Amino acid sequence: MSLKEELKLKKGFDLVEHEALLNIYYTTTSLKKRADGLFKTLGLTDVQFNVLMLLHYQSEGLGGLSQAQLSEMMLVNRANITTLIDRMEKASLVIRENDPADRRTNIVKMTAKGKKLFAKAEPLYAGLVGKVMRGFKQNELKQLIKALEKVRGSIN
Amino acid sequence: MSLKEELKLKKGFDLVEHEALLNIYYTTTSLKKRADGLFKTLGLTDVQFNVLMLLHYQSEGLGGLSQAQLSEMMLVNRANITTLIDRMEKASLVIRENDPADRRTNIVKMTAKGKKLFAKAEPLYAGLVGKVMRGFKQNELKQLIKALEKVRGSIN
DNA sequence: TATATATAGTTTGTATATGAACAATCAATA
DNA sequence: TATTGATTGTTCATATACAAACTATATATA
Repeated sequence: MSLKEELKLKKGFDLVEHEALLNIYYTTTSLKKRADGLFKTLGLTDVQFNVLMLLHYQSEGLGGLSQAQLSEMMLVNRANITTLIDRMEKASLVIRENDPADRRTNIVKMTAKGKKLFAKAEPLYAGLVGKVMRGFKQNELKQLIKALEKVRGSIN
Repeated sequence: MSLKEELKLKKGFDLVEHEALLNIYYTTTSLKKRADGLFKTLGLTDVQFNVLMLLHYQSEGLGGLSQAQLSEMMLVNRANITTLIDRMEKASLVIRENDPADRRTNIVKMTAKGKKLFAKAEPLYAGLVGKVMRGFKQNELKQLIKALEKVRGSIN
């Protein structure tokens, strides 16, 4: 029995609204756990995969991304990026290079090992995305996206 | 620029499907941060609020929930509940009591302080739920729930 | 009853995440 | 140019989360 199934709210707020919120939360939790499980055989976490994906698809000009850019793209605190990149650098998946244009900035780049690992991990992720989204028609997906964006737009 | 806006995938998987997944993830992240911010003035985290909510609405018979029940309801690891309840017990929000029927089990109950805090926190959460869901009609909400359940159902 | 198996909670090690305080550097402006 | 303010990354303290290994019980079954 999940929280959603268990929670019989008696007052305070609308049950269906609350259920919708819980569903968003639980879907994310489940997706993250599944992704984490898939990458585990590669010694990679889902968060680290996200970093590699961003470096792979978003590197421009300098061939990498600054920690500030990663922080912004991943919606996480700068301090978190420091320790995340520390671990990935220790595992030789990425390196920090100096930005010649700004001495405050680190440019994070994939190593050959990181690239190789990403090439193995990406099909696993693609498989998950395909499997999960298979049941949706294109317009249903767009509707889902729109609904979630609407939720996000009214949070603050 | 968010990951969603930035990521221009060139191959490997369908962009709209990927975007839908990212939206689920980012919506949860944003909701959690907002809830956390709301509860901060009360010295409460969103996870701790969830515990109090479950204890308030789900306590039956013994007047509390076992750590195993909390673990199952919150979809988190048992080990996580140990440290979570440690902190909440230290803050005098809950107490652990022995289950007379099973000596392995702890029954977690709210203290008077925990109940008082929950009474203050619940309206904040209700306000967030209402605000976020205001823009949806009842059938739209049900559609959103259904779509997310469908996603969850096809993860494994 | 004796043994095997399952369950409840804890501990340990590791990963992720935040906010606050800080040093170095950059940018704006007076 | 000198000062002020903003940005980048790090460190620290704290919270959340998992898996694996462990102890103490409970339950099933031989």
